[in-house]
Amino acid sequence: MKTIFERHNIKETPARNSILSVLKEAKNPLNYDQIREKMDIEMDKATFYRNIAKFEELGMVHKFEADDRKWYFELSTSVHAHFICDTCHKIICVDVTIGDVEGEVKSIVLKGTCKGCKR
Amino acid sequence: MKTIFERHNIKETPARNSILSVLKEAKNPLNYDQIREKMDIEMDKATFYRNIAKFEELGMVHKFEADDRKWYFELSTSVHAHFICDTCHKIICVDVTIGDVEGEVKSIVLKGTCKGCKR
DNA sequence: CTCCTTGTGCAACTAAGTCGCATTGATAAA
DNA sequence: TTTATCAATGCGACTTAGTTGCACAAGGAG
Repeated sequence: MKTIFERHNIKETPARNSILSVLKEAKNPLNYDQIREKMDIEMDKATFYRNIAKFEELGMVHKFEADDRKWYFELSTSVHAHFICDTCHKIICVDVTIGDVEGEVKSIVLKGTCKGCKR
Repeated sequence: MKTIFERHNIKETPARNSILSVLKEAKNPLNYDQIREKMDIEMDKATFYRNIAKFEELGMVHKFEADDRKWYFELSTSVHAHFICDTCHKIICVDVTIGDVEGEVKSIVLKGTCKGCKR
């Protein structure tokens, strides 16, 4: 059984292990600060961003911008939507079905007021 | 017949007229640079952003982030989706129907590869 | 061991957007 | 008409997430 690193032909390093293990445990997409807080080791932000860029390039990680000028990262899975609440700013993964669209959809971001804040 | 400015209780100024008239003619959401190019007058970016913030606050304009760390603006209309192409970076307004979502959706952003780039 | 590639840390940089402040301009009161 | 008031504008400094250049470290190949 090849490791995820072997499968993608990149070296296994503590930094990469740490980033990936945080993403593996995450229920929702996380930004740099959130990931850093959860990581067991410290690393320079350049190291973080370079590794996440590599992961993305290899298709291991998917990123998108919320409405706070920050990138949010998650492990690549099947295409699903993210609901970003205007009020509490939480990001929630949701399943939606989308009607006909011209092109191949890879990411879906919905914004609005979540159930909890709406009430 | 009240002007749009009277209706929202704000002063009509050349800057505001210029911004709004660009947005009125736009087929798709535009960012600051795109709007500036199309405006008939010049104004400081602070003026632009403050006015657009006011428009947004009054519900006249809707803004969202694409994946390029820029805000895109359009006149508020019914909720519809924006498709952002990974390849050509064009932003296209599309009608979609989305299934059940927990909360009130105000904005929908789809990313992927558009029909033109996909082929 | 030496070469060479790849990963990391540090510090400087980038750029969209924001903010403080002085000035302008229009409206309202005197 | 003059004066007071308040919003709109311009300018320049600032903020901040993310990026880049460069020197150094690590680690495998020959």
